[in-house]
Amino acid sequence: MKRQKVLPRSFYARPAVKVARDLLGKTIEHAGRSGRIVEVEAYLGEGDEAAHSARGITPRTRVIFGPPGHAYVYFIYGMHYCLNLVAEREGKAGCVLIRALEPLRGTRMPCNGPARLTRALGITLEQNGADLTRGDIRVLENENGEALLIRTSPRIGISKSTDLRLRFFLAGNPFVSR
DNA sequence: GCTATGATCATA
DNA sequence: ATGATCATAGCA
Repeated sequence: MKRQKVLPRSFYARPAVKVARDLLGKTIEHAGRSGRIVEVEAYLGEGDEAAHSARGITPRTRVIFGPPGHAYVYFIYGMHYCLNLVAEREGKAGCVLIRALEPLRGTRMPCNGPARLTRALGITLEQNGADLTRGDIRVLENENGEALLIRTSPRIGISKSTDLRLRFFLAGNPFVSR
């Protein structure tokens, strides 16, 4: 089996929407567990009221404005962790929420939902700010160059900027959430 | 300091 | 439709 390459920082140093679409089909792994990305959402800087970064740099959003290729993990509803991958150049906000994985190795826990996949992969606030090119979370290139059929929709669970179609998922994939 | 809220999920 | 449960942010 051919060894998959870790995505370079240049992959992330692009507009969040492009990074989001291109992340579909990639493999993410942590703590010996891995899954294939089948559903993501892009969160932008300016003009995206639904994004945590909408009101500028705070202690929590600091990493979103930092260099690309790092993990932004946040804690929500008193019990859930969600994983984002930081995009855009340093100083500009933009990230991609990982919403669903197709489990590959190390877990049979459900990965269809942003909080479910962090639980399945063992990701917590401890991984916030982790470097995706060096640290214990790794994102790997596709093994083959298969064409992916990508579907688009509004994002889930937000109340602002609902007109933006920034959710991307693999058409017909059974591991997409909902 | 205090309070409101939430990029969710399980249960009913 | 509702409850769980607490970090974060905004305000006093």
